[in-house]
Amino acid sequence: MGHSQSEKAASHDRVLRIAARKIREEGVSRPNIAELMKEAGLTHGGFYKHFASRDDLIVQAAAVALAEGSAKMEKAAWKNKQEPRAGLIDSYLGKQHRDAPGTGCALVSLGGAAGRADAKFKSAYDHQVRAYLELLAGLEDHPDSEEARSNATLTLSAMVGAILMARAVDDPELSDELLTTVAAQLNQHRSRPPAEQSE
Amino acid sequence: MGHSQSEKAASHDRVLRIAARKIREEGVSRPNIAELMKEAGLTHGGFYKHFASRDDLIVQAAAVALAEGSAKMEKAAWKNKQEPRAGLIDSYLGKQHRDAPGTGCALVSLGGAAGRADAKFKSAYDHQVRAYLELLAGLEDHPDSEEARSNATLTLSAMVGAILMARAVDDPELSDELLTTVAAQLNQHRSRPPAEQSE
DNA sequence: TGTACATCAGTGAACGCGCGTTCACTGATGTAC
DNA sequence: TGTACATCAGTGAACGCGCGTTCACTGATGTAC
Repeated sequence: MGHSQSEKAASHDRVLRIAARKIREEGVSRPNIAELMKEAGLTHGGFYKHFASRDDLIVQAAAVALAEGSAKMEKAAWKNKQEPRAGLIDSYLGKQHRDAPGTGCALVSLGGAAGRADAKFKSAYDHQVRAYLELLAGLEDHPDSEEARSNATLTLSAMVGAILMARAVDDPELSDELLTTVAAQLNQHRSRPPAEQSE
Repeated sequence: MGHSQSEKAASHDRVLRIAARKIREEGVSRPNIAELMKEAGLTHGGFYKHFASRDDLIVQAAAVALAEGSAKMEKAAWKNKQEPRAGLIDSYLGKQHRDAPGTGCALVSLGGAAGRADAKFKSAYDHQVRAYLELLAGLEDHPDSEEARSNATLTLSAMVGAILMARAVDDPELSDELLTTVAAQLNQHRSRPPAEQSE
């Protein structure tokens, strides 16, 4: 079996990415080592050449999953060049995102786990929340205002909550309603034309 | 050892309530049978006199946890008799709620699990979402309008997302900011004075 | 009201499986000379 | 450029523990007479 240094790095990376997807799909406790290694084309014994323990992998995978988020969404936003804020909202609250948690925003899929996790995990989550807030504030009409930050906070909270519930609900119609209603509301709720403070 | 019929019912109820709290605190996979039974003052062997399997208990406990939610929040809302909507929002987005997931809204703590669960679990989640939406719509200025439903959807999504992230984030200041900002935004964002349609 | 008996909630030991972790081994890599 | 050797990624069997589940047993409940 080949085991050059570059192959090792590739294996490591493969396992990490697979784990980052699976913990979003199945939660942090479900995926087991044998299964992850198998999916990476390896056997379970070699796992400890790459990670200190299962928990070590999970924490790293969570960090990877979280890091994917805002960068990916920023890209999606700019597909709508006139209205990147609307682009982001529609993309985030799209059915594709709802139906693909494994490659979606980890703020939703890992939120519960992060709430119960240790500081390292929470710190990664924290950074990602800030990244989203900055991204969203930057897309408001007056990016550096306090109102932009405040609107960004509402927008992010509503998007995260909507996807969480849209995935958890039994009735597909209610699920769709959550997504489209929140998207419509957020698209309306722009930074209001500055009332007292002028440009 | 006593084991009258009423005592059995009491034991059953105790185990169920303890489980309903623990799955919200620790997730659906963590709490084990021995621990739950011990906390109920029993030994693990008797578990199967009450539930068919661990999974059976978890599903029932999830239903109990979910059912608690909107009823509890409705009570909290009416502590502010003038402004029940504000009462509910402030109570939901309060630090007490954030810091007590075990007795808090299960839409947040069980959202991830419900997304991966079977129809029975999702159905219980579904009902609870509807209960919250109706409760919130009823507190809007024009309860039966489409706008009330739409606002309720945004409100619920934002509250759920805000608590989820407030629990997951590392920095207490960011956590507080999420709660207070979203509360302030939602309190502003009332059903707008009906623009075209008059009373 | 008392006695005999069936029921069954609760006990605690034991079972067995899943799975994280360890370990002796293999053979290609890549370095030393 | 070739040869000897150390390294180490990857293998797969084995270990051991946690935990869900089973089971024989106990003794209070509560019903039959």
